[in-house]
Amino acid sequence: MAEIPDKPALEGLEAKWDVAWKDAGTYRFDRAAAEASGRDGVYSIDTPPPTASGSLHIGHVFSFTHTDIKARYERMRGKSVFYPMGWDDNGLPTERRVQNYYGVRCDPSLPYEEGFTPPFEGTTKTIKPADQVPISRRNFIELCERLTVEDEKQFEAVFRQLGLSVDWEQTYRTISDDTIRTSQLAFLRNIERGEAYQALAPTLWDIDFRSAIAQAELEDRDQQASYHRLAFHKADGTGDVHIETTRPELLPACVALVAHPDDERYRPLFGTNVRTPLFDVEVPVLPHPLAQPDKGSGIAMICTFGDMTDIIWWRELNLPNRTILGKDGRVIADAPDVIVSAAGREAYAELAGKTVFSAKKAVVDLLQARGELVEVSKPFTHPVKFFEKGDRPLEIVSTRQWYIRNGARDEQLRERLIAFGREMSWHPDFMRVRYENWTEGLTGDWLVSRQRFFGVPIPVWYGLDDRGERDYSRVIVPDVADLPVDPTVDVPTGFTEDQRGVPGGFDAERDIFDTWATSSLTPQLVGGWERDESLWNLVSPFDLRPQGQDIIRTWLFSTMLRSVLEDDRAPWRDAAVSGFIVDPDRKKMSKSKGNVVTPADILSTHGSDAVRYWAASSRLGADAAFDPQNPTQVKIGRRLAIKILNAAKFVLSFPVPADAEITHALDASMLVTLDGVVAEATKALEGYDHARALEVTESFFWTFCDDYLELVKERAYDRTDVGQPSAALALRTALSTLLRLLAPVVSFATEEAWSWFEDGSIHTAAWPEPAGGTGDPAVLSAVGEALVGIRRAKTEAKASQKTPVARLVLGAPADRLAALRLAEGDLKAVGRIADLSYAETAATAVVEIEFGEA
RNA sequence: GGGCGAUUGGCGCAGCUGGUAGCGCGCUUCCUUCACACGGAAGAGGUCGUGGGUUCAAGUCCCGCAUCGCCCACCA
Repeated sequence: MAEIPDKPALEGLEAKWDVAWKDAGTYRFDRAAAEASGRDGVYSIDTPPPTASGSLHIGHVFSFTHTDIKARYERMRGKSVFYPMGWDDNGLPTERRVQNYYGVRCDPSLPYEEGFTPPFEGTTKTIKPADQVPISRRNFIELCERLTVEDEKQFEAVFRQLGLSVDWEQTYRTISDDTIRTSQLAFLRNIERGEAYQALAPTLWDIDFRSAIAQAELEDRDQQASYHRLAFHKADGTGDVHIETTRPELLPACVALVAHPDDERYRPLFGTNVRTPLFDVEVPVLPHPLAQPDKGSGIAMICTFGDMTDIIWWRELNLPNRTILGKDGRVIADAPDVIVSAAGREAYAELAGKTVFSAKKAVVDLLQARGELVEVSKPFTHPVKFFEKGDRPLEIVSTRQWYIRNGARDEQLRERLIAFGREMSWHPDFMRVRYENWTEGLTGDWLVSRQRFFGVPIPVWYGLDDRGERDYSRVIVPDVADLPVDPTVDVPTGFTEDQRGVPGGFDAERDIFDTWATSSLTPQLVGGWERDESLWNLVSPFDLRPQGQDIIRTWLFSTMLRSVLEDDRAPWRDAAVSGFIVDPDRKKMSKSKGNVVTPADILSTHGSDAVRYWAASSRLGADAAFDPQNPTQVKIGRRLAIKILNAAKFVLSFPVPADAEITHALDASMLVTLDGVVAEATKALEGYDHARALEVTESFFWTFCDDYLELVKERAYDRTDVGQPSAALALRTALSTLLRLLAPVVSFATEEAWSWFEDGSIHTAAWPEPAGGTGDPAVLSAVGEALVGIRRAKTEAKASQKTPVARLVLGAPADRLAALRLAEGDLKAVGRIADLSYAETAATAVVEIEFGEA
C-alpha cells in the first residue's frame, strides 16, 4: 500500500500506472484461467484496427474508451478479457502517405534496389507525382512497413496514455505474415466453395489510383455539369433526334439510344437506327423502363460506360462494348471499329490521348464547328460517384477482377446474412437497420481485387497457353502449407521458376486484396483461426464488435459475410456502434475539413481520466460535440477525478475499529441507497449503457460527498462517539464500492486512491455486489432535504455555513420527522446547532433559526 | 426518391414500462482555507420543434408536417 500524498493530484498518474499495469500484467489475457473456465469465462473483443497512416484523432479516443469501459467492467466481473489491438497498415492510405512522406512512387516494372535511400524523410509538403522517384514494388513495400511501424508506436503510446486496458501482447498487423497467411487461406476456401470467382466486367475505376473500387467505397460528391443537346440523325434521313448528355466526350462510345417503352414521342423510333453526330455510327433506338421521359429530352444515349445505368442498359439490352477510356482516364488511341468514316476517324484522332476533361472540350468544339451542338445548358450541380479516398470522378472500364459472393445475387445468402444480424444484439438497436438496408441494397458481388502494391497478394497464378497468353480458366492455387505466398516471387507446385511467363508455363496474379478483404477477417486474425484452435474456441464467436457507424457497410458487413461463409454463424454476439465527433458547428470532424483535433494534446492538457469521462458520458450511437477551445465535459471529468482523490484521502483519514458494525440508521440508509446504485450501474453496463452507469454512480458520488460525508464527518472523527465505528465503516465501505463503480471510467484516479488502502489493482478487483443491508433509503433523503433547508437558512442570512446556531426549529412532514430524529446528532453537528427541535409542516424547511453560541 | 436518428431552460445532455419536467456548464448571490480554490452553499431560468389523435392524464404512445444530421438510390 502506498502513502497518501498531502496534496493528491492527477499529474503524472498516467505514466505511473501505465508502467505499473505493464509490469504487473494487469490486462494480460490469462490463457490458463480462460482454459479452466471455458468459453463462458471469457469476454472477447474484436477490436477495430485503426489505419496506421498518420495520426489518431479524437474520435478514436471516444470510441475506444467506450470499448475499454466494457472491457474493464467484464474484467472486474471475473471474466478473462481478451482485448487485443490491431493496426490496419495495408492499403491505399499507407501507400499515399508513403508517397508523400518519402517522395516516391511504386513502379512494379523496376528492379529491387538494395539499400535504397528515399529522397525525403517526413516531408510536410505534398510532392507532385511527377517529382516522385519511381521505385520497385519491393522497395516501396519496405518503405510502407518502415513508416507504419513508426506510426504504430505512436498510436500505442497515445492509447496507453489514454489508459486502454488492452493486452499489448495480443497485437496484430494487417500486413504481417500471419495475417497474409490467414487472409490467403480464407480466400482459398472461398475459391474452393465457389464463393470467390473472377469475371471480366465493367468496373468502377479510380484513374489516379489506377485501381478498381468496390461499391462499399463509393461516395457521391456534387459536381458541376451542363446538359449538351446533341442532334442524332435518323438513319432513313427523315430528320434528327435530340438527346441531352452531361458527357458528350463519350459520344464515340455510344452504343444505342434509349427511351421509355410508353413514351409516345419515341415509340415510332423503336427498332429503327440513328447515326451519331460527328462519328457517324449507326446505333439502334431501344425501349427500356429505366429511361425517364421527364429527364432531358426523354431519350438518352447509352455509352460504354458513363454511369451505373449504362451498365444496366448495356447488360440487359445486350449491347456491344465500345470502351474508349483507358485505365489512365485518357481516351485510348484506337477508335472503336465501328467508326469507319474518314470524318469520324479524324474526329476521334482529335480525342485520342486526351483526358476526359480535354476530350469533352474537344468534342464540344467539333460539334459546334459542324453545327451539331444544339444547345448547352447552364451549369448545374449533380451527384457524381467518387472513390471515398479519391480526388477525381470514377470512370467505368471493363476489367477482369476477383469477386466474392455477398448475397447481391443470391437471395438465400442475403437472407441468412440478415437473419444472423437479427440474432445479434446491436447497441443501439437501430444500427441494425443500417446493416439490413445495406445488405438488401447490394447491387453486385464484392469486388476484392485491387491493382495496388501494398497489401495481401491474391494467391493465384494462371496457366499460360502455347502462345503465352493467360488462360483464365486455369487458375493455379498454392498448397495451404506454402502460405503465405507472393505469386510474383513464389512458384506454384509442379512448376519451376523458368516457366514463369513462358508459353505453357504460368503467370502470377499481380493484384492484391482490397484492405477490407483482410480486415473482414479480424476475428480470425486475432483469434488464432487455423493456427491455434484452442484459442479460437475460447474466443469465438467474439462477444463484442465495437466500431464506427460509418463502416457498417464495409467492415461490419464484410466480417459478417466472411464468418457466415466460413462458419455459418455471426462472428459476434454484440455490436457496439459509437457515434462520431462533431465540432461546435455540428459538422462531422474530418481531415478534409481541417477541424481535426489530435488527442495527444487533449490528453496531456486535461488528463486522461477527464477525457475518458467525456467519452463515457455519451451513449453508444450518439454523436458527441467536442469544442477544443472549451471542452466543458472534459473539465467536469477532471473535477470528478480530483474530487475522487480528495474524498478518498478524507475518508481514509477516519480510523475503522476492527469490530466496527453498521449501527446507525443514517449509515445503513446510505449503504442501502448505494446498493441501489450498484444494481442500476451493473444493469446498465450489462446492456452496454456506460453513460447511464456513470450517471447514476456520479450522481450518488456527489450526494455522498456533499451530504453524507458532511453529515457524518464529525461522528466519524470522534472516537468517543458510540456512532463512530458505524460511520467510519460505512464511509470505508462506500468508498471502496464507489471507487470500483467508477474504475472503468476514471481508471487512473480510482487506481491511485485504491492503492492507498488496498493491495493489487482495482481493475482486477471484484465488481461490487449489493450488500443487502436493512437500511431505509428514506432516512438519507430526508436528512439530505433537511440539510438543504438548514444551508438555505444560513445562505439567506448571508452567514457562513459554519456559523453557530443557538436554536433551530426544523419543519417536516410527519413521516420525515421520524427519519430526521434518527440522525439528529449528525444534523446538529453539521449545522453547529446547539438546540434542535421539530415541527410538523407540509414541506421540509427551517421554521425558526436563532444564530449564536449555546 | 427511400431509410434511420435528432428536435427538452443561453449551451451540452437525462428523462426506463405515460401521471402536470431533471442534471451539468454558464449566470446571480453568498461562503471560505480543520479532504478538496482544479473549492463549498443557495438561487434565478424550460410546458418539452409543430399540427392533430388516443387517454381521466402525454416530452413519454399513434399519425401528419417542419428543421437539422447521417446512410442509401438506376440523378441521361
